[in-house]
Amino acid sequence: MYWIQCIENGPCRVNHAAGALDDFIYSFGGYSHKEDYTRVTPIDIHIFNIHTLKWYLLPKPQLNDPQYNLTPFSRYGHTIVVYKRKFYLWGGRNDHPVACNRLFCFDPKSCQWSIISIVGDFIPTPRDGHSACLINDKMYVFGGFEEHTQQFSNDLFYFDFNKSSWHCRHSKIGDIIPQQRDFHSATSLDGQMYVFGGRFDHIGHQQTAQSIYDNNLYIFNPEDNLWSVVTTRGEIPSGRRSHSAFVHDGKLYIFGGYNNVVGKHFNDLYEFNPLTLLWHCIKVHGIENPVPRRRQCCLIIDNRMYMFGGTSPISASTNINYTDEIQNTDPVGTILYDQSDLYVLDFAPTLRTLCLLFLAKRRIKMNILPKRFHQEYQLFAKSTLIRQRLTGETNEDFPSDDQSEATSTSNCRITIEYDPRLALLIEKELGLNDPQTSRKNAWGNLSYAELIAKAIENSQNKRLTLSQIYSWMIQYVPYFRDKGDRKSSTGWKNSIRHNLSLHNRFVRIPNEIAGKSSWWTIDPRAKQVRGRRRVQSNENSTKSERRRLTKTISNDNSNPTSFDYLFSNEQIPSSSNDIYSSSSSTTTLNQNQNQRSFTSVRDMNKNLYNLLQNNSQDQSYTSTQQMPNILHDMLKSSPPSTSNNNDNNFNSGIDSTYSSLSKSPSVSSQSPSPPSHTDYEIDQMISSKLSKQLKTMDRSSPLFRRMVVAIMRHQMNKSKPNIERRKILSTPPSIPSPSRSPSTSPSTNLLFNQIPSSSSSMDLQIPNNTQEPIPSSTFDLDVEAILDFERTTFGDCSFDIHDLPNL
DNA sequence: TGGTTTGTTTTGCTTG
DNA sequence: CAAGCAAAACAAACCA
Repeated sequence: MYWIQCIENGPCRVNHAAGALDDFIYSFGGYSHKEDYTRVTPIDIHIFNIHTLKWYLLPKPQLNDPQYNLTPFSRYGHTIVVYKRKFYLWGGRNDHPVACNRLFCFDPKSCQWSIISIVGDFIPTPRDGHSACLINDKMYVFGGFEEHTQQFSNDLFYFDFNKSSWHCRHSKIGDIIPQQRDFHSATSLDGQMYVFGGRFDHIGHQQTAQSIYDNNLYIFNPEDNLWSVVTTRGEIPSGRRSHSAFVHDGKLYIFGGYNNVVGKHFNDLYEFNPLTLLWHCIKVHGIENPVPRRRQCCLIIDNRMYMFGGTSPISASTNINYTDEIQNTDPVGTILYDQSDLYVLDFAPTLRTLCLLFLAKRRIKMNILPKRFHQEYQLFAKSTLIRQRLTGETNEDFPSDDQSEATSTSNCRITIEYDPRLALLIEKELGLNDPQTSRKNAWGNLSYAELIAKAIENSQNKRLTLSQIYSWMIQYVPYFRDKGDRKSSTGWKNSIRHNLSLHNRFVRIPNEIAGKSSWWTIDPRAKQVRGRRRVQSNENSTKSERRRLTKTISNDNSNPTSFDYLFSNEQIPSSSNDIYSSSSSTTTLNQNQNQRSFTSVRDMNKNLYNLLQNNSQDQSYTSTQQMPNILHDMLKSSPPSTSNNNDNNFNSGIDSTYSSLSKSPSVSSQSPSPPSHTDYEIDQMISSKLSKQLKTMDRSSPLFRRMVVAIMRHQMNKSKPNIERRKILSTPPSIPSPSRSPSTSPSTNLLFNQIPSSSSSMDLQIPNNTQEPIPSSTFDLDVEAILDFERTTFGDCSFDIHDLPNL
């Protein structure tokens, strides 16, 4: 389990409530010490896009808006339950109108609030600090602090969504009802409600200064309407309140919280297995742990948990200058500061994620990666580095782009000036919410002309000046966001101007103010900017899909080797069963992705199968026997240890692997001759060895780390000359490619030489049996060039990973 | 006056 | 072959 990302400068929220839907996190309300809670204002909704890692603040309805009276007032200590793609908010309080017991519904599709009309007379009394969870069309509400009696509660209610009515659970004789409490957690797991923690008083329902915390785990089973206490074993977490609880893969987790008897905030993570009844304290790897805190929110989306907000004691992080933030003081006297960060916890990091994490932690420049990897890496590295910057580490490799963040919209900072709904829409149209599908352009699936049209159409007067169009691009298209400076903007700005001039749909109207630049408008009579000519990645036309996939493969600098699998977002199989089920387990991927994943998984399976059957394919590699042997030795080398010898062996293993290849007569860049090994074959060899090991390996073991480095290194070498390769591909082999592009540096061209290839085409078939032959081109690795490149890029002492904790 | 911005046009290249 | 990206040449207007 890894903390993989930390995104700063999100909404500063404490005691808020949130829900996850699709690829977004919706955060409702909460407080921050900087804000005034005595006035009645509509509740705020912050939306986080898990792909772009950006927060948005939805505009609040104005007083004259009919929505105004349907929107809950801003509050804290409330709960959110997601039911049938809508959010249901109940309870919570504010300083002035105090607690509330209306049930509100927020529809994310229309961004509209409504108030649920209740059938029947019974409605639970207003409260905050309660819990709510969804079990079978019913929202169960337990405990909390009752407003009108000023007492803790242990009432259990449920709201039946089908009947739209509230019901009270009546106690039975011999009930083991948990004591009255607030700020506990209640989590739905296997149709039952698991209640943990919270604060109660030694008197019971009354609130005195003597809080009591227990660490019992209570279960309520709606089937037989019974409470029970679980006898748990293992590393049982200490009692706490205002923690977060969530479920992943059939297990219950709790994170953080606070115990004021011992005066401690937590940042630990516990796992409870309902089958074994064991608690287990999880050691999380990756970036630095979040600081201890309480009243945060934790949400699960797929294999990741998103934790954000909350409040922390000032002592938790002494390095940071929080003078601005210190305003909030606990009754006990602890000085608190409110958090605006968001952490991502990956339950099952893919090799790709681990590679990214490794690179980011080392702050290695990765502009050698193909464009789409590079963008992903940039985003990843940025979020990983922020925490390092805060803790005082310097970062020379990643030049600070603070200036651009300050002047334009930063990656994480919320900008109120622009329309977040439009931003979401544009990002959706660009296809950014689905990072796995290939994009038409670096910025997404819209052309320049389409983007310009969108900019103009969405402007107030349907007209914009050139500089306004530039600004619009920077604001709404994430790709251009950090390309606003003079140097990096020349290209795309030139293209914007080119498009404006070229298409007669764009009409220039002189500005009424002399001296100002013209208005650009859209001529409605002119032909629409045509839709995309290239097949969109989501289209399911089989023929065009095949064509696209074929192209992607031949273009995307590789054959579908197992390394694609390793660098894809598939989970690393942890057992042979997993391998066969992993392709179907990724439910959120679209069909296209599944197909692609399947291709890779199938490759992996084939390798594993061969290895496990001892039906080694190494036979075909007899001409370079050194290589499998070296790899074998390398992988056999015992893990450990603090000595660097193993590392050296490891590195030299890889190096000599390449060196041994370099002895092949085929590597001369001057006169390419048929090579003894193709890139594809090398992949096959290495990956088959690695995959076998990876299958059984502890991800935290040093050897595993080394393998990550090996794969990463290989991947980098493999993927470097993406663009150049494309150019070579399109050029007839016999004709030397005349390129006027100055960016085609000869040194990168050296890395790959085209060879006539029919050798490895048998593995390139795509499932669902395509009829069209897939053009197969493989490339021979110029090993000397790679080694040289590696030396100049990383220096001689590259990849000493022992100084890296936790990876 | 010299640098910058805006606007037009042409060319090369890739892709469907 | 057309659409579209990237790059570039060039000119007029603008601006410090």
